[in-house]
Amino acid sequence: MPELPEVETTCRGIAPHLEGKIVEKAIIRQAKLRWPVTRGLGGEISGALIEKVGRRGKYILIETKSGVLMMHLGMSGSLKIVISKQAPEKHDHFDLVLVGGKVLRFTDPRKFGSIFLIKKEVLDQHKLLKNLGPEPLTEDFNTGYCYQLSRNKKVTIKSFIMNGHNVVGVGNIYANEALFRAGIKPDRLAGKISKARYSVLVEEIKSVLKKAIQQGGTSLKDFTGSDGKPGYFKQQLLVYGRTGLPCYRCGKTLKEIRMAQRSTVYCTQCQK
DNA sequence: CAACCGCCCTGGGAGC
DNA sequence: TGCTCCCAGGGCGGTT
Repeated sequence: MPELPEVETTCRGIAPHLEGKIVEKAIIRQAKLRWPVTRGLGGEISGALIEKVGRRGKYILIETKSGVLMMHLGMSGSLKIVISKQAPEKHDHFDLVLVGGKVLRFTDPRKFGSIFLIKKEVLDQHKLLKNLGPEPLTEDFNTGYCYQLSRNKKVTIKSFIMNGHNVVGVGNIYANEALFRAGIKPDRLAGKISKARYSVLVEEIKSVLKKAIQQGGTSLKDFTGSDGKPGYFKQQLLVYGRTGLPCYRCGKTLKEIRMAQRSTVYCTQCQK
């Protein structure tokens, strides 16, 4: 499940293969993703020069003069660079074929991902982007911002940090991890958490995301071909997936609860 | 408007 | 061994 570190790793991995290259065509094999992939997208982007690969939250942005190809990996999506003669497999739903023989291939078994082509001038106004909160690794995401925004909010702190309108890129795994590291119980109300505690939480969110990106970076050199998986899974997780196991900090058995249909693991002793 | 819930989907693991 | 069931979850969009 791609979270921000995996999306960032993906961007860094594919960028050198894309930037400065010309798009030959796009191939849509499965248009039925999270939203229908626009038929004709292939024609619109043919011949375009790829100027930059970036991201906004978990949306990957491949910028060309003809428009911005915006991709979201959903739950199970991934991107890799292959050579054009390599036959697509079952869940390879989309190819961006480049002049010169390389292909950016989009794979997504669960089809929760999405692909759009958007005119550059209206990108910021796109409904999926315009209401997104700040990037967690920028200074815009800070203690004062969180504290002010959370006042009078009647949601749990876990929901608060997972809501992309408040801050982008914090998914279930890293929400669990950051709250553990900050010593905050996941079901505490966001509106009642002190400024001092937000200060700790903000730093832990930044810290855990940075570490994960660094680990993801270990496989960047081999991003083409089948070794395209970032090192994300090797990330040492302190609570996520460790229900029933002893807390690394105090030894107490970690507890799991459900919050908004998401598994939430925490230590009843270390998190208050 | 804020908060919540349903839904999109399929691989994989548990249970029988 | 093979079938069925259930779960994982990002995040939009509709409902309350």
